[in-house]
Amino acid sequence: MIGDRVKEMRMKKQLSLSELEECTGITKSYLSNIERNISTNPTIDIIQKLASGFKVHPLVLLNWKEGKKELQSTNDSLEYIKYRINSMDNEQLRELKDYVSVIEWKRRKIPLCDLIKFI
Amino acid sequence: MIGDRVKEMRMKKQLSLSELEECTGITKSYLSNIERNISTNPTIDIIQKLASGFKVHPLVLLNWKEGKKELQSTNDSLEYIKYRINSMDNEQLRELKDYVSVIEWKRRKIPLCDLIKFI
DNA sequence: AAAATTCGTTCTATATAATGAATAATATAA
DNA sequence: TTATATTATTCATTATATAGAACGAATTTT
Repeated sequence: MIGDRVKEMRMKKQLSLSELEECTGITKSYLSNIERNISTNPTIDIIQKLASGFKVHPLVLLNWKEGKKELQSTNDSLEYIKYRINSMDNEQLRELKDYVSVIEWKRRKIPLCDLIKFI
Repeated sequence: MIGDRVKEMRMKKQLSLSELEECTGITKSYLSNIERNISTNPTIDIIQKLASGFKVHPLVLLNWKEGKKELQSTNDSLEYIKYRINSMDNEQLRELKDYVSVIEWKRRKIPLCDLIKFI
């Protein structure tokens, strides 16, 4: 439950609801509802504000890492990559890192209309 | 904008709004509003349903980049790779997996016969 | 001691997320 | 052509996320 994680992180940072309101821009009344699991389905905008206030990656709040395994159970690419990179030296890692960038760049650079043609 | 990514992914999979409605459980009218950027702030529940329907990690839809700068400043390739692969879809992971195999094959850490099995 | 802050909660109000049905638009088939 | 699906949009409605107070209970200050 996301409310439990929000409360735990706020406690660790020793913040009051008012202080968290100030650094996230979320009203303390709503923060209170989230922490008590009265509101359990916040929007992505709220998640971003929380992550920004706590200075953490949004995934820390969402705890979606487990779901990923199930979602990608159809292929073993991710597990294979994770397993193999642990035995790579720095030179190999640097080469792979560059290729990661290339893969993501390709995804952004190709216009939608051109993409559809080749699929 | 999240609507653009939803539409792009739906087009790539050649799905109609009705088909996407069926595999996500989200009504097509709302899907239409999302794709046209009329609704731009869905809840995390909707994000999870979309990710489940598309069979990708939710981060692919959200395109959140927080923490990127710190990862680059440390210049740690391994952390950078681990971070980036979490936001890749299956198609990208398969491509990256192949490149991992190639990198390792260059060093002969993987026998060619084993490499072929993975590609 | 009271008075003033600060705490978290509980109300009410509003914006909008999300649904369901009807509609228009476009394709497919008879 | 006419009819029948299937497309995506629009409209009306419900549900709920979120805001903006006000509230009593603890603290802190004077």
